[in-house]
Amino acid sequence: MEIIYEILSLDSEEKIKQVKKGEFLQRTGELSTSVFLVKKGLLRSYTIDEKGKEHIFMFGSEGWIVADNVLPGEKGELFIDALEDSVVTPISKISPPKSDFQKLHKRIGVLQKRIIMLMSASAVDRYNHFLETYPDIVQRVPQRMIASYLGITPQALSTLRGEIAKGK
Amino acid sequence: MEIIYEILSLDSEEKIKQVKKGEFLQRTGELSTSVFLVKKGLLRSYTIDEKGKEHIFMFGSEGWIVADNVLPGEKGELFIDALEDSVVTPISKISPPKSDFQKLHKRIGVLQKRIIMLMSASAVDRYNHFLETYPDIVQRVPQRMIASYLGITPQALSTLRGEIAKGK
DNA sequence: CGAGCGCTTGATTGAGTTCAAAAATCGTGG
DNA sequence: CCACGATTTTTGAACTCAATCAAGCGCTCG
Repeated sequence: MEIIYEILSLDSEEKIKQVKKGEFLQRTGELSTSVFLVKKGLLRSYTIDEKGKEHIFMFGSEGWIVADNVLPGEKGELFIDALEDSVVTPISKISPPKSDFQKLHKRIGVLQKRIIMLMSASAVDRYNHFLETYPDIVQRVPQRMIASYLGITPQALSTLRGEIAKGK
Repeated sequence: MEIIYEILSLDSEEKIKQVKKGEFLQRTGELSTSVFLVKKGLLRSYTIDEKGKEHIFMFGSEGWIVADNVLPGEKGELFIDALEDSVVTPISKISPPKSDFQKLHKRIGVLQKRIIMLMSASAVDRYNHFLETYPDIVQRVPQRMIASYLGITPQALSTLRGEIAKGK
């Protein structure tokens, strides 16, 4: 469950990592030097608090970036693992191509939206927003992970879904 | 309360904006092309939700960056105004110096920490964390703004402070 | 002095947690 | 393909934290 395969493609500088379901790209406390562009599959980044509870920070499927957003070379504060067999391209945090400036901005924008949602929206609103934002991801992860992403318990999500279904 | 003075310093490319207390650097819906490095004073960025409630996104004092983290040229989703008479340096989002890559990373890191706090910590913990992180800002803003930053009501913060004081 | 604003305090309400147990789903080995 | 155990989802009751509603206090400023 721990081995990560690394392959250097021949025709370009692009490195490819294959990550099997359940494997980790990073653990809390490990040195974080890369950001990962997801080519295929689905990954998540998350923390575990003092009580042992998981809090999913971000999901990342095709085209998304998954990263622990600490400074290059600092110890990471997130776990990153694969929810499906996946393929990612590691991008160095030290000297990324200038074209990645745009991507960095985009990432910040996503975080900003997430904070605004957490602060100003109810669990129901956050769930509906999640459905709109990640229509493809909903079917691919268990409810309890969506709950963790929304910042509520699986029980609360279940109840909430029941009420939304009834309300229609 | 609305006029923003703009001065071009002679010896360098560095632009300086003076912002009087209460003046806005940006309003929701306006085009957002700059990020602001705070030279002096104190500013805040915030949203207003459907119910008219303010949610402070970030404070920024000397050395910090205050920004609406949308893509260059997009419409902003935050208000930014000055809580004290301030001086800022606008940094273009389009072609920032490469040295700012580091700052961008730092900004993302701050956002990540904020999300983790919002998701995993109680109001008391968030308040204590705020005190540690911004010891200088606490004395400079009214309680109700700290409450807004923490994501709770001023009443809840008052109660919480009373209990912390008693508990010592 | 009075009006307005901000902070505090208390009572009530409500959204979400925790605890517990039943029902549904998934995965694996036979 | 079926059966079994394990995990996930659902449902319900009791509880908790923070929101809301409301009133009172202390300040400042006109």
